[in-house]
Amino acid sequence: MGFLFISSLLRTNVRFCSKKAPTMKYLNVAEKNDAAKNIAAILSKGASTRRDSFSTYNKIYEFDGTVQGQQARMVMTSVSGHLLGYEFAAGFRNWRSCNPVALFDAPVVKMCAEDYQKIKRTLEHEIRFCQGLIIWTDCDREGENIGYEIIKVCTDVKPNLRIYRAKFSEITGPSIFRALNTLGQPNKNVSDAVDVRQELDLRTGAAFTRLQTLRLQRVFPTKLADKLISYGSCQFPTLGFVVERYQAIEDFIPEPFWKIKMNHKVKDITTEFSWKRDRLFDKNACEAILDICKENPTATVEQVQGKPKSKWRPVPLDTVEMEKNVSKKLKINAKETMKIAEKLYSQGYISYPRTETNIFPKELNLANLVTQQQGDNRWGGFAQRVMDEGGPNPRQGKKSDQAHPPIHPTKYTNNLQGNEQRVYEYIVRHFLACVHKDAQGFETIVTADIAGEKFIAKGLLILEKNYLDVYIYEKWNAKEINHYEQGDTFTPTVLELHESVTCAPKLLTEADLIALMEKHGIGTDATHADHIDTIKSREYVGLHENTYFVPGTLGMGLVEGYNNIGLEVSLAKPILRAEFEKDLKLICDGLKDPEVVRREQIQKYRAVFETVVERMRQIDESLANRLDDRPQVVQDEQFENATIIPVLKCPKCGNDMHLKNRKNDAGKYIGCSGYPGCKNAIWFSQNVESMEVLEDSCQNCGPHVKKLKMKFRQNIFLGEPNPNTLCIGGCDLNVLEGLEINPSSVRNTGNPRPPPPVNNRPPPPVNNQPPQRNNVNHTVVNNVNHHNPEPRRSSWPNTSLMATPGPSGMSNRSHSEDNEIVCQCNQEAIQLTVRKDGANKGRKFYKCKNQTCDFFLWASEDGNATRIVTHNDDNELKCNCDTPAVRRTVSKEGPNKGRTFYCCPKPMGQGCGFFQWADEDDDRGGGGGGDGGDDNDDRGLGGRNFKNTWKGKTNKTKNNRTAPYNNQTRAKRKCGKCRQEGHTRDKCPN
DNA sequence: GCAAGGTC
Repeated sequence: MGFLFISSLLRTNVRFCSKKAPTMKYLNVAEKNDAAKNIAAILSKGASTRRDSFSTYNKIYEFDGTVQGQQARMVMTSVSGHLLGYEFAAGFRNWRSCNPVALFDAPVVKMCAEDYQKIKRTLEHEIRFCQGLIIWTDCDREGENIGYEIIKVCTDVKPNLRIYRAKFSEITGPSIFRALNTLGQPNKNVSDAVDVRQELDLRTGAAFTRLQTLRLQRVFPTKLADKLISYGSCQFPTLGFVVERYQAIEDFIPEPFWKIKMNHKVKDITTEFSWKRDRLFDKNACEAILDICKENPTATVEQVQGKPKSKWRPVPLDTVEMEKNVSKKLKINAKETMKIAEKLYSQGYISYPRTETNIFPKELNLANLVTQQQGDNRWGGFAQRVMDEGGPNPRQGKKSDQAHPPIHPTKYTNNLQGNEQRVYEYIVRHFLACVHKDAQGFETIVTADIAGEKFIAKGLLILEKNYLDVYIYEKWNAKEINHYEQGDTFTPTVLELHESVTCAPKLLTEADLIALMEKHGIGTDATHADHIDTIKSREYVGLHENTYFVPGTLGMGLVEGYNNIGLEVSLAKPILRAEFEKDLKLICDGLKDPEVVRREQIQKYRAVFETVVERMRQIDESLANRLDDRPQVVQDEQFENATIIPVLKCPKCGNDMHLKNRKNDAGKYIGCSGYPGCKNAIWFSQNVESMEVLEDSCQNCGPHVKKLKMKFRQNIFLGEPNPNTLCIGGCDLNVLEGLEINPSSVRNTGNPRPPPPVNNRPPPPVNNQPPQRNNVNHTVVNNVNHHNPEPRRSSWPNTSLMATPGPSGMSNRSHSEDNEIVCQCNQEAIQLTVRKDGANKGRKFYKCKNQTCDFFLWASEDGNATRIVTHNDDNELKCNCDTPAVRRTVSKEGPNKGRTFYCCPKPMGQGCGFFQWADEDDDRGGGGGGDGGDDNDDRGLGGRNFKNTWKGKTNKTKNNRTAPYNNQTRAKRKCGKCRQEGHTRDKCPN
């Protein structure tokens, strides 16, 4: 039997009061400005309505479109990369607040940094007017994670959203429309993998950095006192590569070798033959072979092979190739190159510079791009030639990041100077080269024999330089040799022994280093340059002749130290990171549980950390050796002991809230660990003498809410013992009232909800009584948004068998059965099934059987009712004890003063804790039927006003609510002091 | 004062 949940008939009525089918409105969010702009341009083409406006952050594009085969209003905006990031909880941020090893277990919180608050607010604002959300972030791992950040921010404001993921391989018309027509769901596995990576990087980075810095500064005060000695899972292996090469050179022992040199000169041309054996490391053997050759030094031409030879034009340019080539050919380092490329991109001269793609999408109009360059006096002629010789024909690579095209010029300019000009020129020349033709030549290979020994000479004739005419960074040298025919014989001009020695490998250039990073999966195309820059700025490495990387004494000492302390795998090697990367891949593929990987990896790194701490003296010694300094004997570092017991989960952001001391010993408060991103706090008056967080959880509020032992100077809970054992989680309104706690600080009051369920089961009933259900009081079984892919931690599921109270004996439907659905005409509703193709196909819903009202209700998965019907008679409202609720008025000064609410009539501690505002219905429980929103809202953004612009109707809520969670008809703010409108407490004239 | 990853 299905139960009916008391929810918002009033609102349902409002939503469906119009006969006209409501138009869905979707918020579309891309990863960056540019993507939003381009996607909007594609999707809005041909739209009858299009408006652009500015939010506090960036541009918002609005147009009409079609989603899931239905007409829809589209609002497009973007974030700017990650919106949220992990931080340690407040008590662990100070370097001396805890032993670094504690950072492996310290609570971490996901926060929105100050710089991104405006973007977050834009999303929070825009989503209020939408019923759906479409994620258009890049289709890679980070993009999926950023997508979930957007989902979190939006669903925190509006839990019941239709959520879709657009999957596109490039921002071109066909790909974008294909994405819109085949919307899918975001991939939680992929996002989880990124969460695990982020958390691990933070924990390991911070722990090792603090350990190294705090200790080594004291051990080597003269050399390292002011140095930041950082560790990072990418920067250390990068340093490791530099050290490894340096050590290979240091350890190199040259070895002599010998070869037979054979030349043949005719007139001015000398043909150099190379010995097929190349070289021998045995001088006697080499001499013996030479002696045999010299006994009869006539060379016979055995074979003359002639064949066409091409030199391939480059593949389209990706970031790593650009960094390597610009570093090698233009001597501009990767960091500088990326800085310049970003500037050129922001000025519109080149495409997005962070790309792993080296294949041009078919839809890109390359001919246009080539033609743009024709006026240049350096390469314009070549651009003309490309067009004259059949148009652009790009050589295609094999890589695609499924998000960005290869780097190419997007606009012609000859106004650039210095390195900007050089980088632009490189990008243009590379582009023109890769769309032209391979260079053509003719190679001749001559094989000669002297006494059974084979010698080979190669000649090259260049026929067409083609791309080489514009790509000045590569050379292809012709090699002239004499003319030979098979069977010819000749006497070599030179036939002698040539002695040489093997050479040590060269120090790494930046291009070599980037290639190694790419090979071992260290960093991404967008971060290689940063990691290299970091190890330079930490003075771990330096540059020799401005080209070759050499380790500094600090870098060398550190790596040697870590390599010497007997770790199974040194931190300076890429293996640890590579293993981690493998696990991340398994998470993405759904083959490994992210929580297991997280735990295992933390455990692994903690074990390494503990070994390092134990053997830190060996690292001191390695460093002493390289720094040429005497290590000071130091005492163990003293740390404070950060211990934080979470009191409850913050209803605003989902992070833990902890008990803290107010400044100047002025009592206690409970603050959110997400501070400063989240400023939710509960302040206690001076009447609170002491407070202790107990280990006991509140039975009503769930395991996340701990009870408090509070002692009052003057006991405010008369008849209760002092100290009191209380729960401030919201289950007992009298406690909140007595302590002057705003319910919204401790629970989500916009939609009075039960505590989160344990093990996916509904929470225990209040006072351990079974859920109350009278003959007509139906309990919601399900109003969860079926489109939401995952339950969200921070918003409690709407599935419950208790808590949200219902009225007894609803007179207007008292004739109905318990599980009967009644429409607004007070008739039994009929159940139908969605037949139309789309996300809701097959889903059951209820509507008015006579079609005389606009009643609409989704059925739950089991076909029973989902949500419906609310109170319309104050006197009939009962609390969870099945007792008529009492109506009270807020007397406390504050925004809710004068507001009435219903609560359980029983004394504090004995009642069920029932609470409901009298003027508020459920503002968040909307189902998939569509939220009409309020189009009359002038958002005040740059004069933006969509009043009656596209929907052609005005929906006002019937009840003129003043609740803070009512987005549509918010009451004017009043002064907290004098209660007058027009000013705030700070500026109160009274 | 820590990381690496997005992007501006």
